[in-house]
Amino acid sequence: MTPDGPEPDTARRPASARDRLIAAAARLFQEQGYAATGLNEILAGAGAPKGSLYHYFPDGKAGLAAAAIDAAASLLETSLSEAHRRTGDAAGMVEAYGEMLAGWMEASHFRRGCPVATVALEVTPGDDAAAQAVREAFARWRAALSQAISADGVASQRADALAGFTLAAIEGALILARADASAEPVRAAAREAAALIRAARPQG
Amino acid sequence: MTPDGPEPDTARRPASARDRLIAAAARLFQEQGYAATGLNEILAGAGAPKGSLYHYFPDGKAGLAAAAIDAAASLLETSLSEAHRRTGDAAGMVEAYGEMLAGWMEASHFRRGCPVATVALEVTPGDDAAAQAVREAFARWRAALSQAISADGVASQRADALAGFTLAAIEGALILARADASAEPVRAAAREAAALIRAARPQG
DNA sequence: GATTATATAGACCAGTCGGTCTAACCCCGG
DNA sequence: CCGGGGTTAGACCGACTGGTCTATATAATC
Repeated sequence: MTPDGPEPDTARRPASARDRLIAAAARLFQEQGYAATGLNEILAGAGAPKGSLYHYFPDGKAGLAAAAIDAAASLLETSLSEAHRRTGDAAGMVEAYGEMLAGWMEASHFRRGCPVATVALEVTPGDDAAAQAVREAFARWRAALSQAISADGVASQRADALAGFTLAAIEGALILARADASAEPVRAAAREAAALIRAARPQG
Repeated sequence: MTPDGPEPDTARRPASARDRLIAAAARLFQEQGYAATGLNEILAGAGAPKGSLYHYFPDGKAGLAAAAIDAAASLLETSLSEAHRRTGDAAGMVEAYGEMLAGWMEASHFRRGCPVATVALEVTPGDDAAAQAVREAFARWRAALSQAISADGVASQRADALAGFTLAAIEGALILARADASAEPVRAAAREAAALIRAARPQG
């Protein structure tokens, strides 16, 4: 199998064709969605030929999408746990996370949203690898939020409900932000969700 | 127009080709998104030829999408105000609205989400008619929520913030519901948002 | 009935789609 | 020097894309 060695050390040149394909696919899906992104466009973005795509992803576009979603989920999970470590509690984590997402959106001039959401809306639920990856991504995200909230002393059932609600609010806010070309909905959603989480803590 | 219209698809009502095109487009966008839906598919669903499409919508797919979004926005706006009239306050309206959306999702076996969100994520923000329609749809929706909340005595600034947050939560919940093939996120989001609105009212 | 807008009908177009396939490359142990 | 994986390279395919065009049918007006 391919060496996982090189790590994410340098982005400029030596990433494997596989990694470049995943990165290009994720970026393009964020910008224009799944169906609107052609294979040739991904290939051009990655600087790879078609042969490589079907070598690494025998299932074609759906398989590549699944890998891209998985990578995005991992990245966001990491960001979430970093934010948690930095701020110490779940509410602060959500605020920091929202601020980070808002910054990302601004930096891309509101062209890039959530790569998971686009695929989620364009794939028939349940059938292929991409749909499965979407489900897993949301589940991982929700679990990370839920854990952090219950670590603050909130009962696990309530923590999970708050996690789902927070996730929904942020995902929805990313859509509104893209449509309005404004990061305000994301910041507002994170702020409101954080307040709700704070209010749910035992000692208030 | 046509009195008895023995048309294949919609025999019951003599909807014009224009209306049938809008309805078919909205339905297909809900199910598979904007880019994945071909013109021929829409035409077949509407039982109309290409000539009619470009007669009613000279701007082609984007123009049709704008009309479909507009129609969806009107429908949802109407549903919202009906729910408001039925329940009497903003929180009840949001709950009833969530229940309605949850029912719609279940009835479609979670294949149909929000037709506005799909287009919102697949269109480059700001350029064409469809993007404009998306912005307007969200704005109308938010305004309706905001008005209802402030009618309960909430300060207008806070009411607008709550409206935006509620909108984001519901939109996001629709995505999660589609991915997980469960209406629970929608019901939960409506419940949480309603509680938040109740808590914001002056006399509690 | 004649004339004019409105609307239907679908053949046709150049371009692109996702996907398959063969040829060759690169770099390894021998 | 040789094979021979793993990988790159891109020509090629049939299906389909959104869009244009001309011809015709229907409705309304004179």
